[in-house]
Amino acid sequence: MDMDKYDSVIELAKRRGYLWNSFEIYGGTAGFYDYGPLGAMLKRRVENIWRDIFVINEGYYEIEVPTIGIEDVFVASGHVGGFSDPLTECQKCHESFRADHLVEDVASNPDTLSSDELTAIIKDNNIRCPECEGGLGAVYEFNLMFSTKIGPGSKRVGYLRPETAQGMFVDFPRLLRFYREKLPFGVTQIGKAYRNEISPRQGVIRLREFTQAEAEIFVDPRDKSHPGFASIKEYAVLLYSDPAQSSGQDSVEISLGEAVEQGIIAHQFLAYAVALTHQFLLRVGVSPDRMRFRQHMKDEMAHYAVDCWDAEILSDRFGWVEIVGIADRTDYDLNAHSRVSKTDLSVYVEYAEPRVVERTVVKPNMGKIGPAFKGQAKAVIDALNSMDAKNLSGDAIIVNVGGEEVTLSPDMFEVQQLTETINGENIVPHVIEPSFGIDRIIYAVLEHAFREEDVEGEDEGRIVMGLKSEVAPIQAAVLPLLTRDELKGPAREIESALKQKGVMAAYDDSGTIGRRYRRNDEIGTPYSITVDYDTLEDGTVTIRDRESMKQVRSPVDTIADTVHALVHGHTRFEDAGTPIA
RNA sequence: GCGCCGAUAGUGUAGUGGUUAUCACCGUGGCUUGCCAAGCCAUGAACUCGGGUUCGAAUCCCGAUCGGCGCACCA
Repeated sequence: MDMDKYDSVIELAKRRGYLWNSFEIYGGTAGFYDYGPLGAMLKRRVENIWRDIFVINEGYYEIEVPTIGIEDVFVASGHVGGFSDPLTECQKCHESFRADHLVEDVASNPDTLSSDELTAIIKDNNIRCPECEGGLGAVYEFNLMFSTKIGPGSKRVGYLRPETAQGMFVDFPRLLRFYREKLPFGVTQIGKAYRNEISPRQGVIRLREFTQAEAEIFVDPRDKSHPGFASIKEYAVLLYSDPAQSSGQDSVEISLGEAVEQGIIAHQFLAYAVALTHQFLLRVGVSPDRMRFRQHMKDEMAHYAVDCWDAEILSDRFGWVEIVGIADRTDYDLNAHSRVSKTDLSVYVEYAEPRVVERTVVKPNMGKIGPAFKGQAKAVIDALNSMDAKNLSGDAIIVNVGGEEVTLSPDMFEVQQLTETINGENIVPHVIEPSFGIDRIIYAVLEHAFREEDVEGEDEGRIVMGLKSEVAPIQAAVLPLLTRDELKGPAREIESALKQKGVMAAYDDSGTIGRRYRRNDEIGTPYSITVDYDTLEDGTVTIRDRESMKQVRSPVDTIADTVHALVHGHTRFEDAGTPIA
């Protein structure tokens, strides 16, 4: 039997309670996965590290909005129109085609036509299957969004959100006020998103329901420098730029300071997001030498985007897989929502120095114009206002009102020279968006942590989930060396001491000590605490390190603090006790 | 969605148109066990689903579902 690494990882994940196919007792459904007890714990820990970085340290507060969105939101975002394609299927060979592409030669505006219209055009023009000349079926819309109805008997359409981002754009006015109307500011959301994929495959890599962690950072379009850029200037990452891809070159390791300077990365804010992403992925356990940042090629980038970088991880079976997208989405989303909702989504930005502007204005004298033109007065004023005041002197003016020339005598208006002080202007911010596919990241963490290795002096090797202790679901196993009451008691006490410290501990006395070590290696438990007869005499226990299989002897009365410090990286294993030969 | 291939205990598997479906690991209870998947006893657990052919189907046929690969689609 040949299992590749993907098979091995998925097999272990299934067996040990990390990942399960959903709805298994009913035969399962493609594109849905359950997180088992250990998987859910791992995912939560990964999400919390993300929160630590983006929410706590960067100050991009987290919000939570409904996973169902109303139609307007996705009309504005373009998902209603752009996320769906009119398809028609050949009745003979059952190949599917884009109906709007097939009618291009006979219809002038194919993308504006409805399914029924497209069906009619195909019929009237006798358009056949391009592959086999077979007849084509009725055109139907395939939209990747799941739709639903809001309210009983209602015709109001709702969609399960295809990304978490839109909720944050929609809340922009509230957020702006929350952040006291100053750029830049950021907001985040971790939550489910849904896409009705045509044929999801590759396990957890492509799901119909998945978890995204997204940040939307609203910045001044004229200033995309980042206040913290100096701190990451020397930070080096592996970049695979558009030019490198086009010319068949390899990715290069380069400092982010240099990357921005050389124009490889468009600006500091993107580079800063790259650094944060890199730090996050390292911290959750993605292998640094199986990670790179790939720039989107010009033609794969959304038309409005300035620059876009994907964090990719190298997987054994699928090659490089995108797990994070970092994009400058410009003002596209805010403008779109502003247009559809008819709401101003701009920020008033004060100038560093107020600007003094000379301006000529014309002020109508209503006391004269009103009686003179009566019902027409409003149109006259509009016409007057539309004129360039600079060209006016004190003479009579002739304006055009509804094709009729009207003369305004000098006493009907006044031309004034004004000196105005302008303190700022309204701008629509640009959006920097790092978007994380949490499920893919979980897979990357599992695959990169997984290893099979030989053990010195033994026939049988071991399987190790080398998870970082910060993400490991079970952080410490507590094991009585032998299944005897006098050892079980103290072990139980250690277990509860650890739990009180917030360390996820699991007591285990089944089988032999060796078996328990191996079982914990496989689920990724970083430390095992073993109670033996010396514990009863001298008050020490054994701490075993998963990675090295080495052991130290450590006092039992401080064991909870010691293990807590180990798990959170405050103590090195060698310093946790006295080594055992 | 199309094409090819596959589906047997929790996991990995053997096998067959006809008795009680193989093996290993695994789980559980017990004995044993002084630090890396030891041993012993007992015990638990499967032919993906639906239809057809047949005296008889887990085995053959058809369909569905799920999974893998290729094509198409894809943030």
